[in-house]
Amino acid sequence: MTDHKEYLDQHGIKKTKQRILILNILSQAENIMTVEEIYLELSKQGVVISLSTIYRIMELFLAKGLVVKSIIPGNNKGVFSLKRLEHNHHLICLKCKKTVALKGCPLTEFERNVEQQTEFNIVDHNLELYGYCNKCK
Amino acid sequence: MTDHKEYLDQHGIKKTKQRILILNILSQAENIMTVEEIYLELSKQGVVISLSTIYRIMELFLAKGLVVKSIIPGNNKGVFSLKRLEHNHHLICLKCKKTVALKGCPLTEFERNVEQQTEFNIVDHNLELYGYCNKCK
DNA sequence: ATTGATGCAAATAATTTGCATGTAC
DNA sequence: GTACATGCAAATTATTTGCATCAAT
Repeated sequence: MTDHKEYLDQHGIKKTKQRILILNILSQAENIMTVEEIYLELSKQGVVISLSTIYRIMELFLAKGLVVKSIIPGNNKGVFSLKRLEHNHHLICLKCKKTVALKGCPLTEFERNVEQQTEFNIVDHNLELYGYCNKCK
Repeated sequence: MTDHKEYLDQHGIKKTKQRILILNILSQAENIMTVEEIYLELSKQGVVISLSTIYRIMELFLAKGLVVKSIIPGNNKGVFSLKRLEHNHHLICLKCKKTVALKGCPLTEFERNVEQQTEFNIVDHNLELYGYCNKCK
């Protein structure tokens, strides 16, 4: 809670009730969420934040690098997840859409190599794995 | 050309003029394309295929696994690229949106590990790298 | 007090769908 | 000839925006 406030401070983001609430949800959620899911989760907690505000906040978090955005296949919604210190990726079941957070990221070394080969300055990446969970396969 | 027809056959996809044209474009393009870019590229070649048809064909190619879909950050359009035999990923400049195709994929071993740990059957993945190209950084 | 954040309703942009017609097999 | 593919226009859905009000510093 308090740490979330500091977290926003560190990133030069003004602390508002809505931003802290969304940050709480994302940090508890450990899994990727659509804007709508965030909205519904807030509703469960008895809080209403307008969809446009959630969109704007996610956009802000994205620009500030707090969050990763991707899309779920078979669906055209953006999904968001908090960047962790020990950053991680997700495995998504193509049938039931269940997602599992994975430990660690296998790309550090690969990025180094690519930087050297391309002269790009690589600042981020997006990785998801797709498959079928033990129930659906 | 002819090989594209066979390629469609192999995947149980009916060969139509439109599908072959789109496959040609994707195979020459070596880079990720939006539906609109595909449409415009076709226009350049003097061919008009309706947007809904392109969407439908991309959806089909996606379902059949011929193609990978992702989104470009700061943009909400789907982008598509052909899956190559030697499959690869893209590096995207966050400023000028230039994309570079990378050789190879670093994930094969990682996927094996994840399969064992999670009991998922992993069939695919999505990976893009983001950064700034030498002009924009 | 000032600047930026939020909520609402309206606008936009991407994507999807219904249906009549055309084309591959 | 039949079943599926396409094109068009209309519909839908996610996301964005204008503007008046509200809240954080």
